[in-house]
Amino acid sequence: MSSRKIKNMEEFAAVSGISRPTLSKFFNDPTSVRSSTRKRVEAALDRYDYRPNLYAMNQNRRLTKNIGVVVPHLADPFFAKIARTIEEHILRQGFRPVLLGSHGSPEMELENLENLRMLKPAGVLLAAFGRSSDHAQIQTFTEEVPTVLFDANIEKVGKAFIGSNNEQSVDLIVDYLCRTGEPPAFFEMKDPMNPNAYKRRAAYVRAMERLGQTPHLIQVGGEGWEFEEIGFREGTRVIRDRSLPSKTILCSNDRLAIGLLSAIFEAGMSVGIEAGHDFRVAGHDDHPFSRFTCPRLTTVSQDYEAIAEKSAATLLALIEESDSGDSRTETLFDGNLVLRGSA
Amino acid sequence: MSSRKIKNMEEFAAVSGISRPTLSKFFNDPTSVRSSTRKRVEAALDRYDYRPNLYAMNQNRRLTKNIGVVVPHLADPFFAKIARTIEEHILRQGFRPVLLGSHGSPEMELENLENLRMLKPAGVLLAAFGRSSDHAQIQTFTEEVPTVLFDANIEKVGKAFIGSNNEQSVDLIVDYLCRTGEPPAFFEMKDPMNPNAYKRRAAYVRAMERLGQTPHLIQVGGEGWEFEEIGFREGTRVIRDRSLPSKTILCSNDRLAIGLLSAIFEAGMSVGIEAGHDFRVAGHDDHPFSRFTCPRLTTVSQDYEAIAEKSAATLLALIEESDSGDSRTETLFDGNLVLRGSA
DNA sequence: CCCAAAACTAGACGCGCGTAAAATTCAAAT
DNA sequence: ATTTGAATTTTACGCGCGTCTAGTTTTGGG
Repeated sequence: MSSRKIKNMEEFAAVSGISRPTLSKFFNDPTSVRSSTRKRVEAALDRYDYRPNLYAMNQNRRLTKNIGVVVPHLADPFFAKIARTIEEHILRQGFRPVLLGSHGSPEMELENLENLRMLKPAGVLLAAFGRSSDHAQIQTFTEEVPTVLFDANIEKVGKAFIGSNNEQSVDLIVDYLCRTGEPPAFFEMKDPMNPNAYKRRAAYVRAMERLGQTPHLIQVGGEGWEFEEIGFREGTRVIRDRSLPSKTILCSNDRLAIGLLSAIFEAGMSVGIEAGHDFRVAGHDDHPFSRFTCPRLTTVSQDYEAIAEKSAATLLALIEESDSGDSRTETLFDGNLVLRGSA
Repeated sequence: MSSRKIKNMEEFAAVSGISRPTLSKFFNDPTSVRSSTRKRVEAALDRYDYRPNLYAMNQNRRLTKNIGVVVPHLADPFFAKIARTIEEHILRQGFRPVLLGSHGSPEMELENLENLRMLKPAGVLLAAFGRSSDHAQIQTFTEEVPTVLFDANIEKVGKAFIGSNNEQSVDLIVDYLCRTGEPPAFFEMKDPMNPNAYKRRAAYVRAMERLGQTPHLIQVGGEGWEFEEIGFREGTRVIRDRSLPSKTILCSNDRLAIGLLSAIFEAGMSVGIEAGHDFRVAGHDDHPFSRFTCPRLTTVSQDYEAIAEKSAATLLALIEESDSGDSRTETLFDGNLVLRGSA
């Protein structure tokens, strides 16, 4: 295919018989040139091995085709998956996703944004930490580059937020658990980093009260993002202390539930919806691993596909319009009950 | 801190009283200038908000400070973790890691390498797919940019390979399993993508023969990277067919084991090292989730910390020397037995 | 066939920084 | 104080492409 290495656009213009400014237009947007010339360029591209220099391209452009995607923790399969889906949508629109994980550190989150600024991105999709994020700094950033928040909301920051409807999804699972057995206690971290955790706590309390039940919060200590470890350790503790107020446990997220399931198993007790088990355990998120726990975890799925798609679409629309209006939209997607063996 | 926005290096030279070429040297390597001038630059940097333009920087440099890190699957916590560790080492040396996941697709692996080429990276750390990778294309790539392979080896490709000693680690676990109960059968995929899988299979057979036992391979079908799903589905099948040749199952990797554990549980049978259980199950890798299975998974840990550190160090040394010699090193790190409840 | 609009070509300048060469200043050692 | 080699400044050019202007060609509609 490549009969010769082409050094730069000048050379490629020579061998392809197309002027350099037109080539420049073509590489920025193939549809911006006449279809006949587009075919000529593509034919030449087929015979010669040439790709425009990325750095030279972006140097003079006020805005690049880069789109930053920042998530709190790439090692969490949930974020890895949603980030992946977002990347696909971005690529499909001819943009260039730059994926950055903050590895559980709000400092690195800021650093990632700083590094992104150097890439002159057309926009950024940010799943922030929430509580521990540096709101002021992020605010400043979003004023300079179009930013769409997803998963974790920060009030009034960014041009839009796309997430899941915790109110609805928690309602769903609480309702189900109350209908099918003893009302659930809520297993969560005392000081969660994630704003969704607060929403879910509040939603749980409201749902229980709406159903005429008494809410029970099991708030365990622990820092960081090792949720399984926290669920296991604190789960072991509350089981040993026999301090569980109910035989039905709703966990604030699946990762805590995974740890808790392990703790219960290690304590020689059993989990399951059927009679004869010691506990019922439910989670939230439909984490990739929750299908393989023992027993398999009953949970509420987040519509991460819809969240990813809507996030990407919203940002791209924002970029197209270059609308600097102050309007800010919030979109929440409903969750779905995922019934498995654990509750 | 920043009393004024500085547009470019020229302006920063003016306000800092240091010539532009010297500043250029400083930003490329702060230690390359006299310590007195370094302090003056840093003082000015403290008063003015200036950062060199990334694109302009890299345009004229034959080599950048970019280092590509390519892994097969970011959604796999094992790769996410080792990639993270590598990133840290790279950053510590003043380089700029660019992390790319191939999402289980060898085509995307090549595409990632193509995109990396545009970044003119000083070097690349590649965890290849192995069997399904396009060896010829990767070979071509490694001839142009210094590349160190890790985790998955491809014969004679790249300047070095760093991985784990499957021969030793499989020996370790087979030995343990034979000492403590019925000799293990080996649960694996029929056509694995990963070269480590082949090494482990061979190591299992040799280890069993060395111990005077008959090796039994349970080779299940399945494509892709959804190992838990494959382990679950095929595990369910072999249990139903009662085709398991042993009550002790050694899985080729932890992710298969996680699926298998779930399958056994769903089949109403139990796993554990103590008497009275139906099976013993062991894995390989010490996957982050294997600590939270039910029961907790006995496995062999890969020394990913050592692998990550050695990989980064090897590549950086390669870059420093710019040694284009044909020598190729292979470094294997031993695994450690991780005894938990499952076997 | 004509003509206006659209698309293209040719030429030129600029982006911000790397880098080379020569002139100058500096730091440490004689 | 003098020497000497290293560090710095000055000057200048180049990297590859964006983008502007002016002039030319192509296109499609009447």
